Amino acid sequence: MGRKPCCEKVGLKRGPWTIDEDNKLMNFILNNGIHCWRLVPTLAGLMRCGKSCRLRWINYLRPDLKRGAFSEVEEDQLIQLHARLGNRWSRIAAHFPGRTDNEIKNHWNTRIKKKLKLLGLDPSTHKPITQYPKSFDMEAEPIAESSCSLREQENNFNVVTFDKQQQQIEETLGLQKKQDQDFHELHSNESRVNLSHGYEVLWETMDVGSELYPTITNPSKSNGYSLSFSLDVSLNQSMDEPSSLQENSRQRWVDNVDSVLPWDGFLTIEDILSFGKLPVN
DNA sequence: AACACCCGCAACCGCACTATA
DNA sequence: GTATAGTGCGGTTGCGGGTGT
Repeated sequence: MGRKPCCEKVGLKRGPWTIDEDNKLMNFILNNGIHCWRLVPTLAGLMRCGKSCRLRWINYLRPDLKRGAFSEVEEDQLIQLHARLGNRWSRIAAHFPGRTDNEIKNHWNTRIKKKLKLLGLDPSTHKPITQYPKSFDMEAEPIAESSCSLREQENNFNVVTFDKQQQQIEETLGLQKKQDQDFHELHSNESRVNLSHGYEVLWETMDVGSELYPTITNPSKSNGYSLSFSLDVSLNQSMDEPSSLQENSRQRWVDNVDSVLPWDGFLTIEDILSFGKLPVN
């Protein structure tokens, strides 16, 4: 007997989520918490399957999500973790508060893989590639024909590709700046921030302080906006603070949310926050 | 301007794993 | 021990924007 599908797919909506659907899902979860994903679409009035709702919440709507480009430190950490753990994205994501496994997987497949190849490393084994990658400019320097040792050849190869990589990084940074500018233009568009209104109202009812605030971040292609909370910012930026202070900020936020939202019988906000593996000392 | 191609990312799919009856 | 439900996970797909011709 085979496994049954997670839901009846007949009549269910697929594809990109609309702002209205996001609102419904977010309002439902904020008011009721997460108990059973299969029931969520029915109770929230969505024509989606539970799996789809779960994915949307985890990868996009979750309050503690961190958006934006990966920093160099994060990329280095990602490469090291991948060398240790392989394609176990959820395990890797556990080391990046606010990042989802999907986001990390996509970043790996679209950026890091290329970066490693440019450095002459095999993305799956993390070991030096002994042959030139196809993308390598064979007319640049005839290193392979030289009489130097393999190690020297690898070093020479890396110097050449490092320059290329530096160039790429500079180009990327320029592009990033442009994207940020575009985003700030988008931010001024009222229609894009409807979804944030609910959170803002929620925030206004709480004395959360300046270290925690909702932000609109890089727009997604599917529906043109993205909502994110900078909860992680307060925790990450206050690394110099004593851990008790960090925990104090976090606990205040948790207490405030718990006092406003009815979590009875469902996951508490503590549980939801733990999706992001926030540091608790 | 129009078209083709490339790339990044959100979303989907199907299998695996765990809990429970 | 077995069947089933619920959820997690990793691979893959396809849309849409950007870029090149």
